[in-house]
Amino acid sequence: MTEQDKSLTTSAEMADTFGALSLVMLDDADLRHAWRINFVANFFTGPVYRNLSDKFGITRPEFVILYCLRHMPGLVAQDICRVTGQPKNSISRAVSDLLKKGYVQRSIDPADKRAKPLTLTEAGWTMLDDMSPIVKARQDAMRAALTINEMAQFDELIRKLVFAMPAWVQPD
Amino acid sequence: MTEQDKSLTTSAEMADTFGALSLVMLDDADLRHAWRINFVANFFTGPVYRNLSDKFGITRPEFVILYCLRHMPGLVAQDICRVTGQPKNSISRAVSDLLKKGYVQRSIDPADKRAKPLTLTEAGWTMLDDMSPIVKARQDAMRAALTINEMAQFDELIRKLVFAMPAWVQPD
DNA sequence: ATCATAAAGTCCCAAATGGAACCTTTTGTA
DNA sequence: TACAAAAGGTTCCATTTGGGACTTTATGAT
Repeated sequence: MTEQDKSLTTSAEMADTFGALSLVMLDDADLRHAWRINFVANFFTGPVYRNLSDKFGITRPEFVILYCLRHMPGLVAQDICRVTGQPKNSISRAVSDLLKKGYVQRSIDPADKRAKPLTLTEAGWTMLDDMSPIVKARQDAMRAALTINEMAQFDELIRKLVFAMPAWVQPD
Repeated sequence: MTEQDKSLTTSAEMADTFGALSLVMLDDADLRHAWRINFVANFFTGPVYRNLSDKFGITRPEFVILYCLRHMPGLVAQDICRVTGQPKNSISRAVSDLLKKGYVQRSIDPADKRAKPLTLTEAGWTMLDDMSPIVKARQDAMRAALTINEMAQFDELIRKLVFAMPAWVQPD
């Protein structure tokens, strides 16, 4: 524990948890940035969704839909496809599962009869309120490695990456 | 373009590409950190793997295996499971596909006859050399949003998140 | 006004995925 | 030296996933 934050583990602990390979990969000369981001994202989302599935019987796409609807009631399926990058048949299926389970409601937009705006039901809101703390706890556990200042820095930098996405996501 | 880097897009462009919803989600009070990391990771890996699949007929787990073997020849399947978090049957299947396609070779560890060390074949190295620039180009496109200094900062911060993983990944 | 084109959603079906049981070899313990 | 437990891999099979065709409604150009 020299200048490192006390929540940081040693290389030995990394090797112990993820194998010696992890240390080599994470220091890869060419692709370490991409690898690190994906490494963190993988081991964050995997356990979270497994957890939500066990406790609430909700799949990953289902959770994402509920979470989207919390932010913007009245969304249509296509809006969710765009923000998640998921194909529309997956979203369609997850929506109808959520309808069956009674967590969302669907209507028809009178102005465009193709579109079917979605909203959370009472049960949907309630379950989401139960799920959010679980996800947040895990996010906070992840962020515990950073100080308040570092967190703010990280936040700003990843925001920049995000806002540059229209420039780098499109082209195949 | 006030104080922002010129490679950053506007909110309008974000909304145009990912929908108005994206702006709301990315500013979520509770879960924005987790959401942003996953948002970036999703839209990075999705297109990359689709690309590799189109151009080389290689799936995501197959690429990951090749990439691991480049860093540490002689790995066994289990090593790859640990560093990727993938179940062992998925890796097993991908390995045997790679064997069929002639991109990896397999032997048997004389010291432990259960273990089957893997190495890249000549064809495996060659293909990996062709694939790497594609992934790197996309990584660099992503990083173009950051200055050299910001990149170094980001690198350091995400390294901290990674090295704290043994503390936050395990439970559940 | 008509008709080609596109967009929102759904459905079908083939391919990918992952849990669990299984085989073989190793390890640790009595 | 047995022998239960564990570890590396594979196989089986049920579930999930996503491309592509299809239906319905909207848009835009003649």
